[in-house]
Amino acid sequence: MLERTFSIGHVSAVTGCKVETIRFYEGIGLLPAPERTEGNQRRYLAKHVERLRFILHARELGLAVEAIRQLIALSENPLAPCEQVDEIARQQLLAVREKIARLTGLAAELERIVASCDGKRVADCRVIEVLADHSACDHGDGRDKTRS
Amino acid sequence: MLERTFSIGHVSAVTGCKVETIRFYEGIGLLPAPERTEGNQRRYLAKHVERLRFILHARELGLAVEAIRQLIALSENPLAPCEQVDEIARQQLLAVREKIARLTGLAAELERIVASCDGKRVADCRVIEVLADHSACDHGDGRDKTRS
DNA sequence: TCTTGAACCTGGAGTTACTAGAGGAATTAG
DNA sequence: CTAATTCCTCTAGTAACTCCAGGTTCAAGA
Repeated sequence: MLERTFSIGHVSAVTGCKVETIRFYEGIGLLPAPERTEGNQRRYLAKHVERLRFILHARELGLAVEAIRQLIALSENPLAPCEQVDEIARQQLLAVREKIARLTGLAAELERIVASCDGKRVADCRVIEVLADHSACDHGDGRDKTRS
Repeated sequence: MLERTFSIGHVSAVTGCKVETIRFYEGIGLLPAPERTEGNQRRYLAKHVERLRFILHARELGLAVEAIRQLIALSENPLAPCEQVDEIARQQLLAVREKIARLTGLAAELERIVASCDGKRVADCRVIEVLADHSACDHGDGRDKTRS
């Protein structure tokens, strides 16, 4: 018996992932290319939807596409050692914790900056001054790129 | 008397900002174009270094280039009302707090995921399973793009 | 069955904030 | 004066999409 198929628009609707993004994931090899109709339109199976959900969830967790690619490769080889999978998750956890620490520092500084505004005109407003004066704060080494 | 000037390499050294990035900021109009030598090399003044520090600090705080551009425009008009300046800082603070909240949720989920790994092989490892099963977690609306 | 409007196709450009490299000219230290 | 270093411009690449144009296909109603 034939399995039920879904158009790209339907997949988009049930996953919340934009049509373009679905095609994009296919293009970069995260999502396998589905069968096509005679008229060249994509027809997805349930397994594609599963895979897409996996990708979306991993992205939400902040995993890079490269990491997801590795995870997929690993998951397709059930006999491989589990360590690498765990390692990816662990590294991600570390990265997230670092981001939180950094952002917490930034929030504190922004709070100080916002609190310092009491003038009516820019000339009396301390925000710009504080921003110009790096020495007024004391976070990290400054070589950081504030990456997402 | 002539003011002291600095080569782009020197400015890079004292600010920690890459040479290419300095030129980039000039290109997008954040940093005014400095005078040039006869041989076409940039010669910066102290005010340029100040401005660059302002930009770098604001970027560290997570401000978008667009926001910095507005701040600069505002700062060059000292009679303008202060509200807009304050507003930018406030919005940034809100954004940072949101990111922290979101990342905290993600960290919790990643902790669960990492803790769930106890198998020796991928087939027994729960990480992939958990990632595939979105329903296992309960954060936000899912329509978020996990933007930086 | 035909028609129309929505959904689909491909290819390419745009986004943000840089970063890297090629190929060549200027500066500076010795 | 020469060699090493620094500088110049321009182009292209990065991540992870997003959007658009111009053209097809599909599905549902008349």
